[in-house]
Amino acid sequence: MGSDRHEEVLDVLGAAIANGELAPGAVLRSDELQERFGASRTVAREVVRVLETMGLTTSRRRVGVIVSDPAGWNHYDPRLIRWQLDGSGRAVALRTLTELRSGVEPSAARFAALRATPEDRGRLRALGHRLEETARARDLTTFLGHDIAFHDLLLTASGNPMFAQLSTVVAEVLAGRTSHGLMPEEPQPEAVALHVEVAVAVDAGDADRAERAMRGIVDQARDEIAAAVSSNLGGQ
Amino acid sequence: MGSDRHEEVLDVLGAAIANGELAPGAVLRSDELQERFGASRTVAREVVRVLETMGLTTSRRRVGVIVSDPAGWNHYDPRLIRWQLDGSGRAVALRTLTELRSGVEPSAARFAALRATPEDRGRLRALGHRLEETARARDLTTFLGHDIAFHDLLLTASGNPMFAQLSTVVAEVLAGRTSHGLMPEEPQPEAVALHVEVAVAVDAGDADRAERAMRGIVDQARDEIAAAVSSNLGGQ
DNA sequence: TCAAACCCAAAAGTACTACTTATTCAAGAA
DNA sequence: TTCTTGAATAAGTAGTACTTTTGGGTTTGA
Repeated sequence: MGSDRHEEVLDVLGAAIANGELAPGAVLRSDELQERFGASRTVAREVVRVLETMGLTTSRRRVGVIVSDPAGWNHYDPRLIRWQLDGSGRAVALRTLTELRSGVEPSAARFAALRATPEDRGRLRALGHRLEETARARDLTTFLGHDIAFHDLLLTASGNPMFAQLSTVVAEVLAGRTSHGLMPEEPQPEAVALHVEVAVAVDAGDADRAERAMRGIVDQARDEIAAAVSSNLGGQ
Repeated sequence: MGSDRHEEVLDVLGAAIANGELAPGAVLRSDELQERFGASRTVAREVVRVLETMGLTTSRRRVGVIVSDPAGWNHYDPRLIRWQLDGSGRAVALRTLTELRSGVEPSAARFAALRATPEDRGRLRALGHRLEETARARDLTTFLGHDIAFHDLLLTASGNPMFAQLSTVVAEVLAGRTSHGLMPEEPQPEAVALHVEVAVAVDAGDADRAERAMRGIVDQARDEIAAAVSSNLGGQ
């Protein structure tokens, strides 16, 4: 997509809104934006259009571009998620996403057990095995890689596009919690065992067991992050 | 937002893509769009920009606007959801959304139990009561209204914006399954009782119980729609 | 003959100007 | 005071001109 003024301006402005630097109710004028970013009217207009479709702003004639209340934002937009994750609200965003994970992934495991292709079932078991190995070897970085691949595959294999779309989010959360150290990460034996359990259950087509095992994983993660957030208020 | 050429063109084009009338890989040219919709360059360009941010298309110089693979779409965009719900893929979309519900709502109930304001707890119990009454009176339409309000309130009270955003989706599913008759809807006594159970548990701050009760509700809904879809393939 | 460099045309991207429409705010009349 | 009217304003729409990228065909050289 090359050197894109559009993307550039969108990133700056979107991030400013996503992180509350431009509070809800704040009013911008498109010509003011042109000047501020040295962009043409075309670019400014299209950026505003995009922000509008993301629910971040509304435009009203004779008034200007108004920053919307967070309640109206499209919180699943990958861009918005990234802005929040890269900004001051990182800790809160991670908690929000982790909570979503805790709801979605057990269901995804269930449907994966019911609908995964034979290849996916095999791959999942293989990844489970890899996780065991790398955990034993205390190789944290490759463990993380396999962990991400595991959850990604599972969400995709669920056959539900709305689950599948969350794979990038889950990857972000998994990577974020280790890199950011928000959650002291040392592959815990029980967690690894549960991953294997999920893989085996999915392979066997045992939906209930897959769901239950996955719930074990995400509940643990959920409780850990809750503890981390409450002890380390606000994060950052 | 008034009479909006933009919105108009976006709706037609977006719906066409969402329902597969324009298959992935199909190439459009922006000047061709201008002509086809009798819109100005400005409008055509901004529509394409929006479709691009929704992940429905990508634009490449010297090639044109390419319809993306569904895997890259932002499936949580309210617009896309509506297009799918209003189009030929309605049955599939309802199933997809119901599955999402089945994952999210139990978690939402849990967090509502932990974080709801006193007012919300009270309101939830009141709605539970109303559900009992209208179910007894076999007043299906007001029952549906209260049902929607119940789930909406619960998702909002969870304090997680990503859960809260799904309230419109849930409303759509609840309304859709009765209106569309995809799921023979007669308020079932167990379901009503479970709603009350959720309300009581949330009120009492009993997260586990709230989650469990809500799981009972959505699992039932999930199984029913699965049965309906498998017996009535494709829906339509 | 084949491949790598090169050039051209096509289509999106960017910029700018002119005009239209809706809406707020205020002045003035009932 | 309240309603009507009108002017000012800012977004919406339209259209033209120019820039940049890039896919594909063509030439050139080994």
